[in-house]
Amino acid sequence: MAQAVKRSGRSGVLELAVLGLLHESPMHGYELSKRLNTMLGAFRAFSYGSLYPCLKQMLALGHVSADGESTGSRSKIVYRLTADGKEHLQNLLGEAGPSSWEDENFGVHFAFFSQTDAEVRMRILEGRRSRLEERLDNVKTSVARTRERVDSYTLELQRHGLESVEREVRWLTELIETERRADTASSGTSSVASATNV
Amino acid sequence: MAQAVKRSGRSGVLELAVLGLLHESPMHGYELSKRLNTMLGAFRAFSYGSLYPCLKQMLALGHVSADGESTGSRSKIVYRLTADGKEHLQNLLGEAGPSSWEDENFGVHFAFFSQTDAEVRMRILEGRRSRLEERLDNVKTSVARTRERVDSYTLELQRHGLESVEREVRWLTELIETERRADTASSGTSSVASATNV
DNA sequence: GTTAGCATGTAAGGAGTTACATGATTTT
DNA sequence: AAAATCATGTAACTCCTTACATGCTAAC
Repeated sequence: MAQAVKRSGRSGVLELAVLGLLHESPMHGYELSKRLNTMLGAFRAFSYGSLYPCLKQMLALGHVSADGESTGSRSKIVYRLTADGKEHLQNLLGEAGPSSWEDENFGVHFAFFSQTDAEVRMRILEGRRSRLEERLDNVKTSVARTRERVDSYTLELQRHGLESVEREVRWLTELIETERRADTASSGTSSVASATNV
Repeated sequence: MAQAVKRSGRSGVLELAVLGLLHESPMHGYELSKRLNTMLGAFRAFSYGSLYPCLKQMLALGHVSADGESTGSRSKIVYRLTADGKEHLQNLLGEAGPSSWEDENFGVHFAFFSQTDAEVRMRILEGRRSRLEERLDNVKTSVARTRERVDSYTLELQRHGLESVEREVRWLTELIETERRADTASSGTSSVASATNV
């Protein structure tokens, strides 16, 4: 049935992350990997086993170009965004659907918010918040419905889990308010909301 | 080289989760799924597409037995832990290696702490804490090393990420202290350590 | 001169999801 | 009698990891 487009290689968040980083400046794989893990450190980590094949695929697709930078005889491959790559990045940055606010993807999308349109930012932040609130609701409902007494560890896990999610919701709410204020203050500012220093 | 045991089917945390829940009482798949997602709600969710194949495999391995409960003509399959399954569960609960404190697995191990030996509990809690502290260290180091100024969103993401991890570390530290107190107070008490309210 | 870090890659596989497929039973 | 939810399952696929394989270069 599914006549889905046969996507030949990798995709997912890594692609966005790589394009986003390369948009800031050209880099080679190893450096990309480190910047990535610094940026997302607390949330995710990518291994070379996924990064290099991803670069390879993006090269094949023409989204990046590779220049062999020979300082001495050291084989470094510097990747650079092509025009096609920039276009593709814009498309990815413009996506504000469910996948952009799922656990695995949200962090990466957020990391490139300064390159993202204000409207899209807002939709992603709100999408993520509803997603989390929905989750809170589900868990609370089913916990309430559970007649059987659970042991203290399970309880403690649930408590900590709920608190973590509630904390993220508060964080998102603050961000959303900040965004709204910035939007009303300078009506029409579609670019980065100033405040490079927080 | 690796003459590793060729594990024929699924494994991972789901197996432990299923065995742990079935140890409390026999259940059918659908119910198992709901209990699972109530228990872990905030952390993880498993879909039927992984639960049912897992049950199938466990049946094949003889870790569970299946009784068709026919209330009316409704085809429910009630799964029950076998002696082998109980033994296997004990083995899994006894594992206190790195995999038990990784993000994806820790929650499940913790959820069954009331069925886990006090020593193992302690090793898992401490293992998880070191893991997180190591991560904090890595990120902080590489953030400090980063000369280039990052934009405010990236900064905010890092800040929130670090804070979340630090929060979990504090939580773990409290749990560890509670465990220690319980251990010294009633030497030999392998059961739950009260303190549901933090 | 050896350890640690820089640098690039590949093959095999693990763990789970998505979408599909089906039907019974309860609630509204 | 329609909609929700209970209930079970499979095939194809995705995305990423692990372990392997290799060699250079800087620091101690």
